This record gives sequence, structure tokens and C-alpha cells, in this order.
Amino acid sequence: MDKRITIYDLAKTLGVSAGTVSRSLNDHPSISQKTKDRVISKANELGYKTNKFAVNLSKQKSNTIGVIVPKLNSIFMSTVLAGIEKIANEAGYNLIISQSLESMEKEKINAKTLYDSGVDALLVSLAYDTSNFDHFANYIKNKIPLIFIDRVTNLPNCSTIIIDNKLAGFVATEHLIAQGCKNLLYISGNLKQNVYSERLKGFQEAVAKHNLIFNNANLLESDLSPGSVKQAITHIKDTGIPFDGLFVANDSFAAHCLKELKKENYKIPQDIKIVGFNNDPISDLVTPTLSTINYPGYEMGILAGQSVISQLNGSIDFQAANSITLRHELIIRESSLK
Amino acid sequence: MDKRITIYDLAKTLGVSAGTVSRSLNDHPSISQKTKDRVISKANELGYKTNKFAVNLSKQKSNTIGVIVPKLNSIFMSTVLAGIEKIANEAGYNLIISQSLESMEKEKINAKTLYDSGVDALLVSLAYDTSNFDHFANYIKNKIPLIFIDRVTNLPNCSTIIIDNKLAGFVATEHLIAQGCKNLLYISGNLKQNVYSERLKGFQEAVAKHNLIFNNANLLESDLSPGSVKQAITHIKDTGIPFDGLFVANDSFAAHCLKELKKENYKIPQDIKIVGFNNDPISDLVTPTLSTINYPGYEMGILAGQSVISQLNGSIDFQAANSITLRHELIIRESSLK
DNA sequence: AGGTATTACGCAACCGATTGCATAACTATA
DNA sequence: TATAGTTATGCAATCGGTTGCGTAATACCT
Repeated sequence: MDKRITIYDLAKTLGVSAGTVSRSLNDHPSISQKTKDRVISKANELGYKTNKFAVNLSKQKSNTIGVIVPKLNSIFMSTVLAGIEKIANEAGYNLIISQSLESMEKEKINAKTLYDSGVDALLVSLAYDTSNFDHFANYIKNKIPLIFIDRVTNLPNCSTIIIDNKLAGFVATEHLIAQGCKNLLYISGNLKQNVYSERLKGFQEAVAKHNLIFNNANLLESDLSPGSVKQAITHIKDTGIPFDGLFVANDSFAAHCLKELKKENYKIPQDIKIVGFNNDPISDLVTPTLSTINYPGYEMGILAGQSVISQLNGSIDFQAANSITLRHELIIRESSLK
Repeated sequence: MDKRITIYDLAKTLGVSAGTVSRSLNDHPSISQKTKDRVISKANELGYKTNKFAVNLSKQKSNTIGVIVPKLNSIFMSTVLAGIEKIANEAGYNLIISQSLESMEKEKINAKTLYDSGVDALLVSLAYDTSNFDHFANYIKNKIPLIFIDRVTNLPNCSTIIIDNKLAGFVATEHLIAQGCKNLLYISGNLKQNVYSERLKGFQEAVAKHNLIFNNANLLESDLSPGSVKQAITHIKDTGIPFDGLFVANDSFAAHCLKELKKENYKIPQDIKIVGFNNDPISDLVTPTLSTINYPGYEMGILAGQSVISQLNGSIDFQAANSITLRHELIIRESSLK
């Protein structure tokens, strides 16, 4: 077969040293143009391919960015990933993607694996139950850029890419109030996560601002899985409070609730108005269409990608790791109209 | 800071050779248990981490599997990926994922990049317009396992993981006919792709079997993007054929059509019955709920993963690369009921 | 032409493992 | 105890580049 040819083969053929070949191929300034041209054309002629393994070893870097997401099969996450991949790819980096499946344990293992395999940077969206962050210590200690996306935590020198969940929650809630809702329910995900707890804060602020009541019954913490819809419906029906406005932490769950409520003969939006979150494609296809908060997943991915790349290129001071907050947007559709 | 310690450090500390350390760490049979224990415990004590770069170079393999998908942000693809990731991760492999964005050019570049970065195997779901397969030649020549998923082609020694699209198309169509439809329209994706052309074959067979008419007007080739919905509606309204049954190549597009047809005052399913494809979460949330073909994305991912791993482990003969066909399933919902 | 500054290149160490082959150490057998 | 047979280890080459340092070769200047 055709054994891979190396810089040594080239060097021998051309009668120069391997160092010269290497420098020529990397366009090093201390090599004459003439020599570079000779080397490069011979390299093409012989079909030379650089061996990444050797480069990695000698440079101690992999041109690879690690990513840990809770689940790949979520429309939001895969959209974020699409953005990240685009930027990384354009910058010549490969993406190693792994999923924590919402488990801190698996997140830990993945973080370790990626660290061991020598990623140059790590992007993370935290698992559902991550409460400890020691598994990122190695990255920080070794100054490997570490960036959190959406589901974040505050670690020294780590960037975060988020939206203003509190404000979004506030806006969504105030919209419901403006449409005449008096008895609001926030159906939340795990409140240990910043995204959901922040939205709750916004929800509470809006409720307080308009002198509505907020107590335990106005909040339902759920795992947002389809299986939990019944529980939500039960809450709505049996709490005794005449709920007329729902703010649901994601569109998918909101759509399920919508469907179930219709089955229970609630009229949407007449009886109960609903605002979801994410602007999932689904939100525009259900009947009635679902009001929601547009959550710029793709842009988040793009920004996350750009942020890593610039940190890797040194164009951003690593110490000055910053936090980027993207703009969200309330999309008003049928499910919340008076 | 703490510089990484190497097998040489261990060797010096223990008074043995680097080779012995290496073999001990890898549980090589020719090392005594006593020595192994000493080495391993010292390694733990000093916090030894194996340097993957060096291992890769010396073994010329990366413990990494490359994946090229058309788009990350598709519910189907990300579900497949979730399955692949699970298996790969369990087997100790990392996944480098890249997207072709439905462009053969980018697919080519990605294939090359992944090849250069030394992936041990490649999983591919082809781009929309891929018509040439030279970019996979290197893999085949060098016996790097190459597996196609869903959107496949027939290359020597390459496995494929698919469903029986022709049969699925047949079943879906026959269902519509059984519900009384006489004038059927198949709204297809790019017919150069196996998935869509096979479904067309099934569609045609069913139509023929039941002595219905099939001509150009019964087929609409579309790019299935939301922007093309109007074109589909126009086709339905203006062709002069009183279409009463639609077989649509994916649920998302089907849902859009459904919505638009309702706007045009078609009654679904009374006037027109619809069957989609994929069992996208959306299909159960639209009104009326959408009949569809369940497409086992996660299982495809799992199988693809298992297939690669066993090829890499040599537990499957590389030459005997096989083609796996998964079972699909017709899910009957409201949109197609008499 | 002689001296100095540049430029272009070669040398060889280094990155951190893996592994075929040789051999020392130890066991078992006669 | 000498000898053959195992078993456990060391040696050193190898994987394929990168890079600091030294110097030969060429250019520039007076």
C-alpha cells in the first residue's frame, strides 16, 4: 500500500533537513521563499499529510474543543450545538461532544475523559442535578478555557453565555397580567438550576408589582417530562385557585399542558392563557399557537464558539473572562390573547 | 505548578525502566503482579495521568469516532446522535461531531478533516446533495470502518443502518387508501436521496396495487423547508386533482401543511387525510394529531454505535460489513381517520 | 577586501508513550 | 549442581513532528 510519507521522507528527497521541511510547511519566516516553494510543491507531489498525532504530542494541544450538554436530543441544545460547531469548524477546531444525560456523575466522568484526552477548551451546559463543581477544577488550574452556556454556574475566570432569565420571566408574566390574568401559575423546572430559579424571580417580581398574590400554590416544580403533565393538570384543577394564566418553563411541556387542558374542556386562551419558553418550532404549530419567549439558541452557540476561539487565540485575556447576556424576545401568539 | 508526571518519572522513582512502567499500567502479562502493584500504587500516589497524545502517536489511533450529519439541530438527527454517543461513551470512545449543513462540499471538507485528525471510524448520514463519494475513498482504502446511517449509499465494505423506507411508504399509503382516499399526493424531499426515493417506490406500489392513478401531479418534490409550504398548498389547490390524501416525507412539514390547510378551510381529516413521517414529538401535539411512521432514531444510533464498536474491536469481520434494517411502525392518529 | 549584520538552514533534543528483542533472574528438572 | 525452560525486566528504536541554538552562507557598508 502507500505508506504515509513523513517530513523525513520529504527531507531526504529534497536534500534538506527535517526541521527545514517542518518550518517550510508552517510558513516560518526564517525560511527562504524558494525553499518553501520547493518543499511545498514536493509535498503536494508526494501527497504528504501531516500527522496530527505527532503535532499534538509535540505541541501538547489537540485543536479540539470539548462539549458537555445534558442531552443531545433536545431541539434547543442541538441548535446551540449547531452554532458552536459552525464557528469551531470555521476556526479549524474539532468538537468532541458528550452528553451528561442530566446526571452529575456522568458529567464528572465526561469532564475527566475530555480533560484526559486533552481538549483545548471545554464548553458546558450543566446537568439537571449538578451541585458540585470540583470536576472542573483541573481545567481552571491548568488555565484551560471553560465556558458555561445557558445552565451555568459562577466559577472564577469562566465565561458564561446566558439570557436574562429573570427579565424574561418578568416580561412573560407581566404580559399575562396585561391580558387580564389574576391567578398565575409558574410551572418550573428544577429550581436548583439558574434558568428556572431566575425565571421564578422574574415571575414573582411581576406578580408583586401588580399586587397579585404569590404563595406556594402559584409555583409548581416539575421535571418537565411528558409524564408529569397529569400532575400539572391536577394541580391546576384541584388547588382551588381559579388559575387563568400559566407561565410554563418550556414550550414542549406547555404544549402538552395545552393539549391536556383542551381535553379537560378548558378554553385556551379564554379560560386560561399560556406563555411558554424557548420558541420551540412546536409553539407555532399547536392550536392555538403558543406565546413564548424566543430563546436564541443558535446565537448562543455562535457566541460561545466565538468566545472560546478568541480565548484560545489569546485575543481575549483569559483573566478577563466575561459574561455575555443575549437578548430574548416575547412572542405573542394566540394562547395568551385576551 | 505541578508539571505532569510521566512514565519516566515513575520509572526513576521506582528504579525500573519506562517499558516496565508502561507494561504494568497496561496490565501486560509479562510483568509480575508484584511489580504491577508497585507501579500502579505509585502512579496513583503521584497522580500520574497518561498522555493521550503520546499514546495516539505511538499507536496511530485516537480512540475517537468521527460523525458527519447534515444538521445537528434536527430532532431526528440529534436523537440518533444521542444513541451513538451513549454507546461510544460506554466503550470509551470520544465522538467528534461535525455537520455538513446539507452541502456536499462541506461534507467533503469534514470527511477530510476527520480523516486527517485520525478518527478510528466514521459515521455518516449524507448531505442533501451528495452525489459523489470520492471523499470516502481514503477511509475505505485504509480500512477505517465507515458506516452510513439513514441517508446512505452503497459503498464496498461499508455497513448501513436504515429502515425499510419503501415498505414504510407502502404501509402509509395503503393506510390512506384503506381510509378511503382516492387521490393521493406524496410530498417528497430530494428524490436523489435514498430515503425519499424509496418511500416514493412504496407509495407508487400501493397506488398501483389498488388501481389508483399515479402521474406527475401525484408527486411533489420539495425541500421540506417551512418556506415551501405555500408551494405545496398551491399544488394541492391548483392542480385540479381533488386530493384527499397526503403522504408527507416528514412530520414537521406535514404539521406546517396541516396548519396551512386548516387556514384554507380544509377539514382534516374529513377533506384531506394526512400521514407524516418520523414520529416527531410535534406529531402528537398538533390538532388534529398527526398519523405518522415511527422512525426509531435512538435505536438507529444505538445500533450504529454498536456496529462501529464491534468493527473496531474486531469482533465483526470488517469484510462482512452488513446492512441493518430496523423496524418502523405506522402510528395512526386523528389526521388520517375516516 | 575586510568587517558586520542578516538570512537561511542544520543539528539534535524533546514531546510521552509502545514494543520487539535481548537478557538477567529465577524455577524446575535431571 | 549443571542445564534447560520460564518468567520478568531492560534497552533502545520508533511514532512524526517542533523548536532553541549555533553557524554557514550571503548581503550590505565603508
